[in-house]
Amino acid sequence: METTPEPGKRAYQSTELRQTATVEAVVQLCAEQDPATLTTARIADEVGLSQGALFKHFPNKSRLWESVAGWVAEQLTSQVFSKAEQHELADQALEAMFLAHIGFIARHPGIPRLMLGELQKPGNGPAKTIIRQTLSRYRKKVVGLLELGIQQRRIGPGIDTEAAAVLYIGAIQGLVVQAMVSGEIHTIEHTAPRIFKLYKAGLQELPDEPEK
Amino acid sequence: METTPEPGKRAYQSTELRQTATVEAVVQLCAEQDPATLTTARIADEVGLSQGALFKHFPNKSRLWESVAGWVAEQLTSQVFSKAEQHELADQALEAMFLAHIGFIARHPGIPRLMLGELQKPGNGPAKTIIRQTLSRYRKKVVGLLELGIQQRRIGPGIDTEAAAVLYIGAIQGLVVQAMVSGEIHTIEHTAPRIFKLYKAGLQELPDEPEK
DNA sequence: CAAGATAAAGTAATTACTTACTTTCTTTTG
DNA sequence: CAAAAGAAAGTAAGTAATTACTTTATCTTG
Repeated sequence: METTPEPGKRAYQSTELRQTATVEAVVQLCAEQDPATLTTARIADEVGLSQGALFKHFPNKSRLWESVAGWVAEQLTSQVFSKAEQHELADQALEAMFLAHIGFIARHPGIPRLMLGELQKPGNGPAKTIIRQTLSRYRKKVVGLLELGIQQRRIGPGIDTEAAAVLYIGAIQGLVVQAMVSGEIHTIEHTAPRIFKLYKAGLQELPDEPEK
Repeated sequence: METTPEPGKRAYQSTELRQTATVEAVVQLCAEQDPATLTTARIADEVGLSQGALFKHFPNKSRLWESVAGWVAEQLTSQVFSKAEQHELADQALEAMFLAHIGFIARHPGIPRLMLGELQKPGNGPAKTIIRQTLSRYRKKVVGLLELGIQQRRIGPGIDTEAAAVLYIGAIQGLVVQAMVSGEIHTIEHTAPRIFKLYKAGLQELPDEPEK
């Protein structure tokens, strides 16, 4: 598992390396533990460091969380947005984004816990602000693609784009909640295309109210 | 607000009353505070009790959370399911459920924090089990209504009911996440009908893949 | 060898829960 | 039916465990 160092020989590393290693360790740990219960001791142990040494690389726990939030925002947006740009048609771009997002979560099961955990905190901590901005930016990207899709005649012209963006994020959340309930994270990659198909059907705009 | 008792005369109450008062206080507090950071001292203070007195009514904190989870499950299912039974047509029942659920959350903004907080914990604590069972039961109810809707010809016959149930719960989650991001809880009651309209459109089943 | 990385031990604050005792309510009984 | 006895509800202070963060001294390495 770990590169066992010669007994007595410690592997000193630069703060920069330790910082990224620590952030990734936190993301890793969130896959198996509630972020709220993550202690500096547990994190240090995962990195292979004494608890005190952690504070040579981060001034305090809050800043560590800030770095983690930044890492998540960076990874998520870069990985998801890049997939969107590989498609001309807006609806296909949306589908690619959707599946990339779900894949990202499947690869890092701690991410939803992390993001939801931050959002749950009231107030406006720095970490929460980063997550909020990321989600806000994400939402705007989706709205933009939806409007493009309408121009391209791939999406019904009367579609409520704001609502559709909320439902898009909700579709992801629904899969996440289902995974939390069932406890099996990897089912979501299988279910995701079915969910998106249904979501997309709602964007097509039909006959109007069948009742009344 | 409170019936101020004669000074010096304390209002001793039965454990039963204290228990329900405490549970409701916790739900109330979750509207403004992360459940993970709720201390017994803060709870006792809200009830108007010394911290130690709390343990005359609950053997430990874990059992208190169990009671809270039970209260939430009870209230949510009774309020939401009862609305469903007032409608003959399955799609109208689903809409009524949806709006009732959002209304319930708007009246008790702490509920999502509570439920998500529990689901976030790994393992199978008693409180988490209650929430899980509640969501599972909820999901089955939705699937049942969807199948009924197909029989009634209100919903497309080829609809993936399992996926549609996940998306239904996701639609609620999407609204919750939006509220967490914006910080304004009461917008969800306004947005909810727009989201459901979009969701319902996806259940109508159309021409098949427009591309390929 | 100097700058910086690390461990190990320590500290103050917080938290769930306990204990010792007091006050109120309920029940039994002379 | 009052008074005493007992049970239940309350407080206030204490305790052990945990936690984020500090300090001191030692070890690595460019």
